[in-house]
Amino acid sequence: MGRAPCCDKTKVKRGPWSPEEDSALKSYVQAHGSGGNWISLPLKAGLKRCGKSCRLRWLNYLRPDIKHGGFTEEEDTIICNLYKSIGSRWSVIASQLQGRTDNDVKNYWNTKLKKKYLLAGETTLSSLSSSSSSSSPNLLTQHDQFTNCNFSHSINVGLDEHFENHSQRLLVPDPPLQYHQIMFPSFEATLNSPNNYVTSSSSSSSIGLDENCFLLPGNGGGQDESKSLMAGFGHSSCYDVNGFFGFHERTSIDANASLANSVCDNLCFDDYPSDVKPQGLYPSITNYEFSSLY
DNA sequence: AATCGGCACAACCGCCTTTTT
DNA sequence: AAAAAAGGCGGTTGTGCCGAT
Repeated sequence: MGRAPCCDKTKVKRGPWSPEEDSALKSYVQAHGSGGNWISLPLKAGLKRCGKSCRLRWLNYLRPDIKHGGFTEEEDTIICNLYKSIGSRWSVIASQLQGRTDNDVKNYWNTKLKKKYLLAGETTLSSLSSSSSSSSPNLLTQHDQFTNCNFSHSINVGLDEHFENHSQRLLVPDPPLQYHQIMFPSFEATLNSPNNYVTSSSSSSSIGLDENCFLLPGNGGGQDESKSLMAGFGHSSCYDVNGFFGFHERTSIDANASLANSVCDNLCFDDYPSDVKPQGLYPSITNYEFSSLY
């Protein structure tokens, strides 16, 4: 027996939205918000629609600042490179594009970009990127056995559209490779801008997250350390959306404060005051510097 | 003018995850 | 801790438009 439907399909209207329905939904949400409950919203807004349908209509069409069509070359490149890296995680990809929805990106990919991607081939595609180093294969991905990882001896291979299932980690000989970028699967969170942070800390209140921060359990020394991506780095490691790396509290990183500081000077700290916090991308860090922390 | 096929995109479906009770 | 409810996501489908025949 399957899950019970969220609403009575026989009593709700389906199919294309009329201008009147759009207007009713838009004015209601703008006046009251979703109230954190889309299921009950249609009744309050006087709509004979399923709550999920309302949510989708708002998010994909009625929400302010949404762009439709007219994808730029730059957006094409971002989509292609992210697809290459993380596969069909449309919401993640869309979060990297201002004003784009996952549905839009998905449709655009399926109808246009896929062909372009297939025609161009991987070699051409990576050369399309304005920052081709960021799509280099030297990326680290999550792995069940990550807890005992020594960064200086690990490299990810097999990064493809199914990378989460197929990625492997191999041992490579010293000297450690220099990574241009270390990419973590911090894409689990909903991210709205390049300046957002994802933190693994166990409590958002305890580390003073602001509206640009998102909790990401299980990828750090915080919750569920057995599945931790960064176990051993203390309880407040955090990542930004582009995979660059920072820590929340430098004192928790390592007992060797001077070593930690030498590394952390190149990083962004979540507990920096907002007027000090760097904007945009943060400097690359090297594999060696990570391994030095152990 | 009518038909057909391809395309674009909105909307739905069902499953998984997260949150609430 | 468990169950239920709600949210979120990706795959798929339905429909209208448009150009070719």
